[in-house]
Formats: sequence, structure tokens, C-alpha cells
Amino acid sequence: MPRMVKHPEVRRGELLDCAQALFLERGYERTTINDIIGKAGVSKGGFYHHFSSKEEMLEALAARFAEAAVASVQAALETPDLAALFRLNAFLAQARHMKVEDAPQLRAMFDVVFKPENLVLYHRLNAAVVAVMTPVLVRIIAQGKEEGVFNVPDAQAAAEIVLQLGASTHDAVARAIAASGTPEEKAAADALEERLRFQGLAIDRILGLPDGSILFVEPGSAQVVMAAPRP
Amino acid sequence: MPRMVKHPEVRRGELLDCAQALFLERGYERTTINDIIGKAGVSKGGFYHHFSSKEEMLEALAARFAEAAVASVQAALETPDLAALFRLNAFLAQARHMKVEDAPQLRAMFDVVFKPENLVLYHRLNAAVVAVMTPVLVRIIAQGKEEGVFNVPDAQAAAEIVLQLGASTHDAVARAIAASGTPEEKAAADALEERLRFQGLAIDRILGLPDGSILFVEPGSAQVVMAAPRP
DNA sequence: CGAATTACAAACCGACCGTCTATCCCGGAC
DNA sequence: GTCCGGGATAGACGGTCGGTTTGTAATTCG
Repeated sequence: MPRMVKHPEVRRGELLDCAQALFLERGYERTTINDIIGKAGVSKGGFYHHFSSKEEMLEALAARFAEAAVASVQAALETPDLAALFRLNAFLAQARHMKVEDAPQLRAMFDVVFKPENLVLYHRLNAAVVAVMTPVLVRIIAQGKEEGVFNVPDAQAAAEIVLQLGASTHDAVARAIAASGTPEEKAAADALEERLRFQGLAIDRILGLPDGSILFVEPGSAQVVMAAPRP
Repeated sequence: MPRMVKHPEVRRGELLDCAQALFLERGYERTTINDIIGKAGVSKGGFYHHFSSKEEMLEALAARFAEAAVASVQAALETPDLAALFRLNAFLAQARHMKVEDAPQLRAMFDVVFKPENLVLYHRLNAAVVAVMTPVLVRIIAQGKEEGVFNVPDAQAAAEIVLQLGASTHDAVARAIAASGTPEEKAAADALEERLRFQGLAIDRILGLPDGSILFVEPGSAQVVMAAPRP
């Protein structure tokens, strides 16, 4: 093969892109280094020049994904003079908006990530997202605490707990996805939505807010995400 | 090697015991099948006669662990005529009692399971425990709902969320363990205890109970578990 | 007591991660 | 423009490890 030299960041990006595509197609474990370098048109030496291991690459990928996720909701943080509760709701609204905006990609991703054999992938991604979202949420919660609106002993802990609630829906989402394409599809989506609504309620309560203070799911939103493409 | 035939259950148990010891010593990924069969004195064919894959063995191990865990707290379920809140507190008390009873083993286990390279192991164990604990907790919560004491839309969802709260402390526990042996050890244990106290508060609130209704941590208990053996 | 089934031994296979050496290219020193 | 040093890349290779296959001893059962 002829030699092809590119700027490190470009190469790194290409490798990450290819790996992402393959991971989201076959999962992490079932994707081999050779698959990645084959798709990227890079040699083994090239790969290991940029990443010290397959594991590290997954970490980098998760980090990149999480950065993108946080960037798309950070507007809610930069608006000055916004009450904490409004800020929190703006934050959640941004997150919802992002989700419906690229619902198809998201759905395709969910299809793979929530398969039981890809638990590792899921947890890495989740951990990365939690890691970058935590400081964001801490600021909001700390503000709400100062305002005397949120009633929590510790903002950091509250943020971690609230974010971890997302993982508690893993199984529920997995069930909904598994039911996708079957007659129970609609019922499953409804069940998921109910589940998410409860999650929103749990956030209210953990933060010491009256029930219904925050808007976590909009009616029918589960349907929208669940019914995008067909595998 | 001479041929050594044993009752299937016995062999299976021995293999599980050896695997458990090794997993808790080096972690899942770094333990090879050869390590396991070497320790158990079984051939490869023998191993694959009882387990279809390394993965399946981990599953079986997690299941066995979870069964043991649930068995030790099931007394709280069988006591008749107990109000749901009392039953829940009895359940939690049993869990605490079990933890301090074999604190040393638990501590040694934590040392390994909470290492970052053993995230997979942690999540499998957690998933298995959640799986068997969920129906137990569902019964308690459903009872409390009927009594009109707990205020939740759905017992199943509530149980899953409450159990998943445990995972939210993963990082906090990991931090405490990492600080073990350093001068910050005591501070870390205190921080962990504070964190757990908040987790208890979160459970109160999620279930729609007044703050402080349940007793989740006893003062100083974090210290006890954290200060058992030395690696 | 013999046939079928179960439990086990051990050689073997193939996949795959990571290494290693040999180049090649590019950018700066001069 | 030339030279050169190190970053970037190629691709063969090694060693490990999960899993398979084949053969055989023990056990159960008709």
C-alpha cells in the first residue's frame, strides 16, 4: 500500500469516525482492530501510533460523544439571570430538542447500544456523559440551593444521583427496543413514556421540588424516537 | 492426568468457587480459562462441559452471588402483618447487618470490584443483584402503596429506580477505596457516609415519604466497612 | 452385562491484540 | 537547496486465549 500521511488530528478523527461507525454497527467486542484499520485505510502501526489500545480508543470515543452532547445543551448555562428552576427546565428542553432533532441517528444508535451484548459500550458511554454533565448540573443545583428553591444537602451528590437515574431506565428502554417491530410496539412505547415520566417525578422529589416542577418528557415523545427507521 | 469424576453440581460449584476467587483477585478479563481450570484441577473439556462460555460462567457467578444476597434479607419479607414502612426498614436493617457481619470479605471484594478496570465485573454483579432484588422490593412498595403510605405511580418502576440508586454511589465508593491507606482515608469515609445518607433521603423522597422515614446508614458504618483488612 | 449417556482429558484451531522493525515523509536548521 | 531528525505509517510476526474436536474413562440403565 502506498504511504498516506495526514495531520495527526485528521487521522485520529478518521479512526474515531470509522470505529464509531463499526461499534454502532456490530458493537464493541465484535469489532476488531483490523476492521477499524481496514475501513480507515490505515495500517496497524498507524493505529497504535495514535491509540495505545482498543480500550483507550473506546474511552476517547466516549469522551468525544459526551463533549458533543454537553455542547448542545450548554446554552442553558450561559443565559445570565435565570432562576435555577427555569435554567434546569431550559437544560432539559435543550436535551429533548437535540434528541428529536436527530431522532433517526439516535434510534439507530439505541438499537445497538441497548442490546445486551453491548452492555460495556452502554456503560462507557453513560459514564462519559455523566462525567461531563455532572459539573454542569452541579452549577444549576448549587444555584437552586442558594436561591432556597432546591432542598438538597449537597449539590455534587444530588447531581450524580440525578444523572445516574438515567441508567435506571436502561432496562426499560431495552424492553421498548426489543418490542420494536412487534405488535406490542405501541404499548411498549407507552410504558416507556410512563417510566420516563416517573423519572421526572423522581428528579422533582430528589431536589425537594413540588411534584411536576420540571418537565422531563413531553407526551408522545417516546413514540417519536422509537418510530424512526427500521432495522 | 488421571481421570477424576464428580457429581455435576459439585464440579460446577468448585469451578464457580475457583473462578470467584480468581475474579476477585485479578478481575474478570485478566483471569483466563486456563487459570480457572488450573486452580480447579479440571481440563478444558471439563470446563466447557459445564459452562458454554466464560461469559456464561460470569453470569452464573453473578446469579449465585445475588441469590445469596437476597436469601440473607428475605426474612423481612416473610414476617406477616408488618406495615410497609417497617418492612422496608427491616429489609434495610437486614442488609446492613449482613454487610457488617462479613465486613472483611466484603471489603476485600470491594477493593477489586471497584477498580476501574473491573467495571464489567461490577456491572454484572449489580445487574444480577438488581434483578433478584427487584421483585422483593416491588412487593414492599406495592404494599406501601396500597396502605396509602407510599406515594408512587408504579411500584415496579419505583423499585427499579431505588435499586439503581445504588449504582449512583459507585464513583463515591471508588473514591473512598482509592483513598484507603492514605491520610485522607477518614475524610473519604466521612464523605462516603454523607453520600449514603443522601441516598437514603433520596429513597424517602422518591417513595413520597417524609424526610428521615427510612434508616439507610447508621453513623460510623462506612468507617467500619472501609477499615477491615490491608491489601 | 452391554449399550448409551455423561463427564472428563488434552491436543488443536483460529482469531485477535499488541509489538517490532523497517521505511517514508515532512519541516526546520543552516 | 540540502540535510537530517523525529513523527507518522506499513505490514509481518508472536503469543495469548477463548473455544472446538476427538478420544476415552466412568456411570447409569435397560
